[in-house]
Amino acid sequence: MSVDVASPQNLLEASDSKNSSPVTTSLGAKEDGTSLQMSSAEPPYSETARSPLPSSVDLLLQKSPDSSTSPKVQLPASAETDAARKESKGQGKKQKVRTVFSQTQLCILKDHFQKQKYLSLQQMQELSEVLNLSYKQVKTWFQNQRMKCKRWQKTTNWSKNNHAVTQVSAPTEYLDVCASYHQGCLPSGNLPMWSNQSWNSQAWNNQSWNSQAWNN
DNA sequence: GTGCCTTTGTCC
DNA sequence: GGACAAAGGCAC
Repeated sequence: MSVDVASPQNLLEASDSKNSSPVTTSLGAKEDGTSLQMSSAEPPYSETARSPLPSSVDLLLQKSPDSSTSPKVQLPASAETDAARKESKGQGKKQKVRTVFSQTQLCILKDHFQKQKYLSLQQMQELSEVLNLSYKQVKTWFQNQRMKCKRWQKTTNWSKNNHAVTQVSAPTEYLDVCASYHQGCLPSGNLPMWSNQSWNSQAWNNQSWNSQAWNN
């Protein structure tokens, strides 16, 4: 096992004591048969190798970095939502579940994203286990994050081009925001090092921002 | 399979 | 209305 996600104890010390697991406002959505109501201890879906939470991480995830953002839980009546889900599905309409990740989860996700924009299958699975998320959620998060950064870069580039600047080296403002998470919950800078991972990025080799910028 | 990209639906 | 996770579609 090579993944040691951000040394949980440090995270624990840096984290506070609230939101840990993702809060899914479930209106009935997922088809995988997994229950939608992600209670604070239950992973949303089990798509890939979902394993019981590592104890240390369990502790970690029961704490959360900032209490100011403690998510709200809206747990619908399961029967009702289930029916609604099936019904809507049958009609080709989907009831989406929007998970609200905890600050701890976001923190770790961003931490990894900072180091690697693309994770291998195994890394995602491990990360999903550690974060008590599904593999799909981790994958989706990384995808959305890449899109977000790409959009950010685009707009930044565009605006800078409008000011006769041709290249933007790093979306520092965006990274700034993200970096704040790290300062909040990953204090000692001992981040999980998957850095030797040979992630084959198609796009990020062309991206000019690197992890250093995240810490600025 | 996973990627990008767009769209959709939900939450604040 | 923006931000976000997730779904849908297409390409490799």
